[in-house]
Amino acid sequence: MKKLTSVKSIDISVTKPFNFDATFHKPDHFPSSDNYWEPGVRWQTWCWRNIPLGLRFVGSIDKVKVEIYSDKILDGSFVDSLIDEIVYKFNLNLNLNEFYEIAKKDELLSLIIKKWRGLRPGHQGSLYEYLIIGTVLQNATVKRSVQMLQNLFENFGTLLEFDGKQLYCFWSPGKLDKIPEEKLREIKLGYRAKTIKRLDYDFRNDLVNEFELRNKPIKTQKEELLKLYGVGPATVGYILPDMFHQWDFFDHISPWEQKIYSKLFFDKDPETPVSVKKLIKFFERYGEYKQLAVHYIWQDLWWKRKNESVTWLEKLIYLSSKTNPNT
DNA sequence: CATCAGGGCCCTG
DNA sequence: CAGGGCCCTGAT
Repeated sequence: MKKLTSVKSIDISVTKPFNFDATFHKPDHFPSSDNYWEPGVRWQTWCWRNIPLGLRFVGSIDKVKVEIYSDKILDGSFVDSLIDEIVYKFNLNLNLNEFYEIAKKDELLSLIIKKWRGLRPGHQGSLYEYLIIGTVLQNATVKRSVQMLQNLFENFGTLLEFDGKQLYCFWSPGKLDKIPEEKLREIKLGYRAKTIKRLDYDFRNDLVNEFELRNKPIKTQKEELLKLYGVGPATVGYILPDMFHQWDFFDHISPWEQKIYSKLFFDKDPETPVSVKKLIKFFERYGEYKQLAVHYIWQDLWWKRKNESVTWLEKLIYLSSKTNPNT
């Protein structure tokens, strides 16, 4: 375990309106031991330029204070680049007004926006990290995904202690180079072991560059991602908005999401869901901001589940029967 | 006990 | 372009 004792505090201003909690906590994400959230605060490990850091974000109405914990003093340009990255990753410069203007005309969306004004999409991970997460999501239930990521952290991550929290930090690409595929199978990654080894190799050898891809057209981004072994349309469907902030696109709905949208928009039971094609067409009404619309609607549902519980949803998420004996 | 379906993707025919 | 196989886990 590594104790991080050096601290630097920075204020980041954020475009208004801003909702800290809805931006820095996504209730649809499975719990993972690299972060911890409570209202107003998020603790997050962050591997930046191969240096493991502990971050503590504290929110207010128009800014985020970030405390950067490290094991040695960080130089100014390093900190500046990190702050830029935080702003990018959490969309802290996003102008939401145009989207809100369009959404006004939509009954459902305008109600949701009233509730979640200032919510931004966003994900803290690097593309490499996101792909690892995407891989452990494949063909697995939530519980199994959680287990796989935890096993990876315990074997290859760095446990950090900062601000009284102990959280795992991701490793850098190349870490798995000397690890035999068999070892990854032992920690229950199954056939995904091969995928993860190959992703690690590709990123280590700079065959993918997250920062260059950021500025490429969506078509290129899609093509480059699909070239990677183990990456298909479902993973790309999450990466384009979460990593590259592409809002004008929505072309994939996985089976469990299909069931949820069918219930939400057409009040159809999971046994007889609305076709994916029809659902995608439904979201066309939100134009160039359809991905923001999807995000708002989706997050609203998951916050509801967190705060009030949504009975029909539980069955679809596969949590109720085993882990919660009351339902 | 055995069988089966997952929050996909690759590979083959 | 359809469909089998892949890892593991828990439901049936």
